[in-house]
Amino acid sequence: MAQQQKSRPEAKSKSPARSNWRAQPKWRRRAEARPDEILDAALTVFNEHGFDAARMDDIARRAGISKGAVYLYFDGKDALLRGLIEREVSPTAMRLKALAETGADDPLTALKLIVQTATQLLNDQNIFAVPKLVISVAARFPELGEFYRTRVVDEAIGAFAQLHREGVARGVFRDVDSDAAARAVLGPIFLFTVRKHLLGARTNRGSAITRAQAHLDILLNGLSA
Amino acid sequence: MAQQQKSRPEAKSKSPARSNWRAQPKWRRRAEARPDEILDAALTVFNEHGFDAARMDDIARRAGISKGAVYLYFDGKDALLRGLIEREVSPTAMRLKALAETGADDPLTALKLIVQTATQLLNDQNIFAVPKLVISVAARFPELGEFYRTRVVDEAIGAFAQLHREGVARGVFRDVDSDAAARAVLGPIFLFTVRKHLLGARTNRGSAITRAQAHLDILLNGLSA
DNA sequence: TGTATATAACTGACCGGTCAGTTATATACA
DNA sequence: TGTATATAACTGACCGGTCAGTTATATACA
Repeated sequence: MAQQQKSRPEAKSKSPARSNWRAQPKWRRRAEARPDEILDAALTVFNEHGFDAARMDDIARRAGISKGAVYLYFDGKDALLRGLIEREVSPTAMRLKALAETGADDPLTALKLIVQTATQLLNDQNIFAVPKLVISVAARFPELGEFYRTRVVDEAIGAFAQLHREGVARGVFRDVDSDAAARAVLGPIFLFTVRKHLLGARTNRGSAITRAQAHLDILLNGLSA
Repeated sequence: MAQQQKSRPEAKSKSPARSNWRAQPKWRRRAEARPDEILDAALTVFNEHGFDAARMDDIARRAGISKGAVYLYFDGKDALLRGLIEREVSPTAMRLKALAETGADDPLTALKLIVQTATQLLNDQNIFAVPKLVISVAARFPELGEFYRTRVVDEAIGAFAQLHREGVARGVFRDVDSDAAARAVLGPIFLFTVRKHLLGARTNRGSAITRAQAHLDILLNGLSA
């Protein structure tokens, strides 16, 4: 409402020279780049206002095009949400795959490395942006929640469970339930992240590295004296 | 739209006897009971459709009154959300307080009991209903997320941290960072709950008791062989 | 006890604003 | 000149919130 913005294509010319009128085109055809730009814009606006309150107009404007143009690339608002989640899934899957491969040789070192990395990564607001969105809409779009779970969450849990089993085979881990072990690894990190990025907790004293260290200590050696 | 419902006060009389016309009143004055009923209805509809998509009309109808009547008790849609969260907070705080008191004498037993209970409680969809709602709206209503965090999440973490410190003093727990210990207790349970109730995972094999047992084993004794 | 009066509780129709999606038209580019 | 790409004006449905009027119940009084 306040920021009318009113499409002024020539903001740079101080003098109102109408000489070089239409020096550059009003718009360009950029069919290849558009979809990604639109998804970027959608993610930003979704995270800012939530899915429902986000306006297609705002998303379009942020992507530098008109609302109508968005509909040339996506069927509608829902499709934006779906596209966003789908775009996120494969890179994450790749990352998990890479982690799993790393762990084959030395499960203990791999676990340490992964906890360190995950703790640091999830501290980053941008990386948690899509998961955050998924969490907030999952109740209303069950199939999207399920999609994300099977492709990301369960993959991650599965990868850790696999890592645990490998560690058991090599005698470095105790033989407990592998899924429970995976939850013990990921749960505390997830809880911290939700508390911070969703519930607005300021990061208390201590860096991510310190947190990871404490987590690993408890995870490996337990709480019992 | 489909369920017009059209206020028919006499649904029971088979014969269209107009003799006992207006046997019972069209509505009753129930100023004391209303607010809670409205909040119950709101929780149901919010969880079904999400906050934005929930219609005041639907909430009112589910509470058995007209939309106008809702506004006699609440300022608006936002107030329903706030009322819901506020109503949830104090019972939860009470429960946490009770747990903390229980733990003073025997921290180890208390921990076991609490993990068992929490695992079973959070398995219940109804108990997780408000937290689920909070999570899904927290991004858009930061002050509500913060309210819930300080009153519930941080209280829970604090209670466990306290329990841990007590255990350290009595020599039953190792002296690690208490907040990390609290996250190690709650994180895995939280992760499981979110995965189940938000991301639609079917409860895999094994009961809550088994899960709690595995969690406790890892938590107390660690993963290292 | 019965009846008039006051008032709290509630209804239901209505309205203004919003916004997803559509369409007529213009522009860039091959 | 043809076609893909884009714009901007437009539509239509939806819904939160309002409010004039109605109904149930409490109270006053005979």
